[in-house]
Order: sequence, then C-alpha cells, then structure tokens
Amino acid sequence: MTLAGQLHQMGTGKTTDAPASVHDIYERVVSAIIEHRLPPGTQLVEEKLAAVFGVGRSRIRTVLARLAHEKLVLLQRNRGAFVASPSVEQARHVFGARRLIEPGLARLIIERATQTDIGRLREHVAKEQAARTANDRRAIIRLSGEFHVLLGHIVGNTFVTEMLQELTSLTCLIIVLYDSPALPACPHNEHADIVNAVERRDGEAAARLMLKHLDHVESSLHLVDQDSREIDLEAVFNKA
Amino acid sequence: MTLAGQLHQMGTGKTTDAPASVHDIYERVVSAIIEHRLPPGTQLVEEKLAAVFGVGRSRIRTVLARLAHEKLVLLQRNRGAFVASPSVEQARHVFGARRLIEPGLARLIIERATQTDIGRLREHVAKEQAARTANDRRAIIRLSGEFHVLLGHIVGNTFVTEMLQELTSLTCLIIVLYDSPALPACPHNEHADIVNAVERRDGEAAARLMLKHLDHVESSLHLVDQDSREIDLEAVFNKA
DNA sequence: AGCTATCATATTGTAGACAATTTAGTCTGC
DNA sequence: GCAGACTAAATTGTCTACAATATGATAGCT
Repeated sequence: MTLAGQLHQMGTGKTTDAPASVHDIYERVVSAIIEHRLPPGTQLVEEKLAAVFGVGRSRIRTVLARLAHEKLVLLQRNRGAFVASPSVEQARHVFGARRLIEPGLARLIIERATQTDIGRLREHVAKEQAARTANDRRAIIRLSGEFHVLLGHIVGNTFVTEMLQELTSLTCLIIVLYDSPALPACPHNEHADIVNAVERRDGEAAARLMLKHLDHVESSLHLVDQDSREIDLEAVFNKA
Repeated sequence: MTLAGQLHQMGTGKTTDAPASVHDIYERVVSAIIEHRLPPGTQLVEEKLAAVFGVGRSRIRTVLARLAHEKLVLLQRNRGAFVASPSVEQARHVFGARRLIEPGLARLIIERATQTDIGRLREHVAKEQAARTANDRRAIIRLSGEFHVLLGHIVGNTFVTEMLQELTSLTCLIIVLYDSPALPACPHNEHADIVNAVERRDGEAAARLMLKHLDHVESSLHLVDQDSREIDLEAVFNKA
C-alpha cells in the first residue's frame, strides 16, 4: 500500500488546498501508528511524507522530532525515522511505569471524580463494549488506551495525563507486537469493575483492580524476544 | 549580563572551532536554566542563541523544541520561546505527579538495589552534605534533584527515569520561583533517611519517608499566586 | 570466488532566504 | 486627548538548496 493510502483518513475530505498544519500532520501520523496502518519498523522518509501532505520537509521534521520524544518513532542519526518497535525490555518498562502510576491514580480519582465524570467513564466503557461486540479490534485497542487517559483527565493533573498518553500509545504498539493471537487485549471488561469501585468510592478496591488489570494485560502478552526490532546480535552469536 | 555570559560554562574552553553540536547546546541551555542563570520568563531569541553558539537557527530550533517538550521552555506560536515559569497550579501538578511515582519507586528500589548502588547513594548524599556546609545554594538544588533521578537509574526503568528527570528539573525552577527565602530547600538531610531505609531493606519505610520528603519540600514553598508568569487578568479584574 | 576500494544513490543535517505574524510605535482626524 | 488605522521593526514559520553521511553496487585485484 502507498504511504498516502496508509495515512489517509476517511472523513477528512478537506477541499481547501491550504497546506496541512503541523498539528494535523502530527495527529494523522499518530493515529496511523496507533492503529498500525504504519506498522512498527516502518521507515518514515521525510521527503515522502512531505509530498504526501503537500508541505516542505521542515514541518515533517518537527512532527518527527515530537514523535521521537514521545518514543512513538525512533530517530537514528543520519539514517532516518522509524516507527517504534518496542523491545521486550521496553515493553516491561512501560508496564512497570504504569504499575507505578496508575494504581495510585485510581486511588486519587475517588476524591476527585464528580458524578458527571463517572457518567463519562460509564459512557466510555459502553463504547468499549460496543467495539468488543462488533469485534472491531482496532477500536478496542484504541479505546482501551483512552480509558486510562480519561482517568488522568479526571484527576486533572497535566503531567500525569501526558505521561499516560505516552504510555498508553506505546502500549498499543506493544500489544500489536506481542499479543498472543489467541485472545483479544482486554478479555473481560475490567474497566467496568474499576468504574464500579470508583462509584462506590472504594479507593483501595480501585487501586487493587487497576493493578490486577495491568498485570493481566501484561501477562496476556507473549513477551519474549522474537521478531522485535534491534535484535541483540551480541547475545545471539556470542557464546560468552 | 549578556546572553553569551549567561550561557558560558567554565571549564569548557574548547579551542577547536567546530560548531557546537545539538547535544552540547541542549546541555548548556539546560544547565543555564536549572542553575537559573537564565531566570524563568527570559525570552530565548533563536537568532541570538544561534549567534552565541556559532550555528544556524535550525539547530537552535531543535533544541528549543526539545526543551519545550520537557516543559523547561514555553513555546508561544509566532511569539517565541521563554524559559518556563511554572504557575502555582503547575507546581502542584508536578508535586502531585511525584507523589504518585516516587513512593512506589522507593518501595521498588528495595528489591533492585545492590550494595554498589547503595554505596553510590551514600556518595551522593555526602556530596549534598558538602554542598550544604559550603552553603552552595545552586549545587544544593541541583544535587537534590539528581538524587531522585539516581533512584530512577537504580530501578533501571528508562521511562520512569526520564519522567523523574523532567519532574526534578521543573522542581528546580519551582523552588527558585516559590522558595520562601527563610530556609533552604532540603533543610535536614531527608535523603539520608531514605537511603538508610533502603539499606535496611525496609520498603514501607522508604516509601513513607519519600512521601514525607515530597510533602515537606512542597509545604516549604510559598505556593500562592504572586509574581507567577501568566497572571490571570480575567480573574484579577472581572468581578464575576 | 572472495576481498577491498571506489563510486552511486538515497537520505538526513544545516544554513540561509523569504514569507507571515506579532508588537509597538506613529500619525491623523475628530 | 483619544480612538483607530497605518507603518515599521523584530521575530518566528517555512521552504529550498547544498553539504554531510550512510548504504549498497560495481569494478578490479589477488
């Protein structure tokens, strides 16, 4: 498939010929990566992207730099930009970081969540359920991540929310790379359980359920070095 | 003082006329901000920085973009880059995020820290003590931050370490902005207490001490809207 | 064949030129 | 004196051309 095809979003049929803004380009590349229309490892050549979006290389460059800082792309000096392909180690680090943050977040949320917030959470969980019955794998993965970001929003801490944004995006990549083909990402709706605990204002339960949820997602993955990018050639061929 | 003066680092008397690399420029600007030779709110004009470092604007641009992503500088579209001047709200968010991460980190570290690691921690604490007796305020603030980053390194999780890097850098700015002039940042050596708990392999104590430490630092600040950048004019003059 | 050196190609890194934008200052008419 | 429009200066946003670099191909030598 062409790069243009991979990046094309339905419904954005802009008829104006104003060049795409940095923000738009960023959004479109991100969703292409998250929904893995651009699979891990894909090289993103600046000039080609520039042609696709009808802009110069400089705009593409700022987008790629930003993506690199969020670890969604890997920038190799003088070599180019590649869609990130998290190693097993990185994957474990992502879950490690999430375990550090999210149970505490769930505990915090009990104090902050208004009834409106809880309504929004329920709404989101319903969307997830719909995607699950429709068996729309892409939507399931995306919505699963967004649930956690939504929790961040409710707590209202910018930094935490941005960290979660980053960590959940990477989790999407990780799931794509390491999911054991058997079962989909979040088999039962553990998110609903968490929302229930929040509504009961049971902070400890929410934290516990969150931790269980993260452990569950991680353990449902097949986290062994296989086709992961950056195979450690040393380890493979050195007897030492 | 001139911009060149603010950015000049003693001891880096490079005699080669090779232009500064992006990395070097980044490092030098960061330390200038952290040690507040570039105080919060300072505008960083691309062309002037380019002249100081003897490079074109593009390199400066990538550095500024990176700093903006780490929230050490604020990038205002079509207006320019300014050294970050965290609002009270942002300051509270920083501490909120740290409270979420670091107690858990302290608990984790009990499992990972080797005797070598603990030695390194002690060494660091000693440096802090030295800076404190020498009354070297800049060094105290910098080393205080580095202690927490060091904990991240020991746990060995890249993401967590980078988050801490970002959060502690911002904390340096916050301390500069909001420190009540009375007492220095970390009055007693709470870091040493934490190291002791780690050595005793008492995870709960380490976590508890870390939380106490963070609360202590935050409460020693004078976190009320005063001269914080971005004064909310609406709130000031609108009766509503 | 196998190895090395050289060259060709593709791609990024950087600088500089120009356009777009913001800001502040100035002028004019009232 | 003051509101508004216009102008001028400073600064960023973007594009494009060129240099530097990495990678793969080719040719020649042993």
